[in-house]
Amino acid sequence: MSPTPEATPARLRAIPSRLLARTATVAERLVGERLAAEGAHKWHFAVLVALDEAGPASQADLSRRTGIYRSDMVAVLNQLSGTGCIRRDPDPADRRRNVITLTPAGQRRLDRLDALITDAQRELLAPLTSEQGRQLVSLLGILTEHHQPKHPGAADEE
Amino acid sequence: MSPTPEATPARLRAIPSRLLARTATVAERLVGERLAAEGAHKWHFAVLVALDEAGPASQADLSRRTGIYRSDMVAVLNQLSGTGCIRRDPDPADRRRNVITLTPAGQRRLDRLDALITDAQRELLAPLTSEQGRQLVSLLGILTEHHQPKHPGAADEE
DNA sequence: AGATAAACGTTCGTCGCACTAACGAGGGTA
DNA sequence: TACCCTCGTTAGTGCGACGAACGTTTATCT
Repeated sequence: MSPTPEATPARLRAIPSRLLARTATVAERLVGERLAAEGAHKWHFAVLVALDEAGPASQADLSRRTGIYRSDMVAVLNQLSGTGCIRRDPDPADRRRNVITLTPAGQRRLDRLDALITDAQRELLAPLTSEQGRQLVSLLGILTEHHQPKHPGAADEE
Repeated sequence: MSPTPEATPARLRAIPSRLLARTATVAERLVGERLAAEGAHKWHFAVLVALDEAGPASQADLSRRTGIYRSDMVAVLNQLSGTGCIRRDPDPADRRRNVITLTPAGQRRLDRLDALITDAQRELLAPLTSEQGRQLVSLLGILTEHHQPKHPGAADEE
């Protein structure tokens, strides 16, 4: 008869890790679609923001600031440099490093991507009040700050 | 000098989709590690819960209830059946279907996995008060409910 | 000084999850 | 009958997170 609407079990619906996984998937799709429509990528935005906020940096710096792996950073910078958004010069003070610098074109690109991402966040948080949205960001901020990748040698009580 | 602790830019730290992605990654690692230590998997638990809560079901039912794709469901059920946690019998009423039934061994397995997962959630939400934990679950619940995979033919306003 | 360890940029590869495509077998309905 | 949908199954794609290793350069230790 009523074929049971096949609802997700309550016990599953209440599991934080599960909710996080599903919500994160939705969020990545919302952001990814918008950025892909302009040939852009999550990671491009992160790098541009890091450069805009803290000035020129080495690739390793950018990697640590954005959380993008060094290995993946290479391709990102290749693309950003290919479109003239950044310059990549060898560091005269340390010849292992490259100095990555934001160009005016990169600044404009950043503004554009920022608009897209902001719009995606709006759609993501649409069912929440702005107060709830702030709460969510605050709670997630606490979690990410607490569960940071631990450096070897860092104090690790417990 | 102070080489700048290489903090993540504030503009990045406030982006919901980014926070979700990072937190979800941490959460999946916490859960995954514990389950892997017992040769188990996220999906095993979800299936067992669905069977325990709503009784025997077809594979397609389980797929819809748990959000696991039919394609991935096959392997999961193979493993669960291999360890005697479920039985998989052809449905006499509809010979396309298999009827999946939870066995007593599956019930015990469920209890064990439930303990592991509960423990992982505790560690995940450790930095939050229990009230904050409930808030987080509630907010994520709203989001996942709102952004459901849309069925073809379903009303899709805006 | 020389030896050793570390950090940098880079290439390549792995693992897991979400997801699609296609197919044969069966079932519902005109 | 013909048509279309569902079911279980196999295979494969795309992407994000992550690790290994290498040559080069710099920092550290004795």
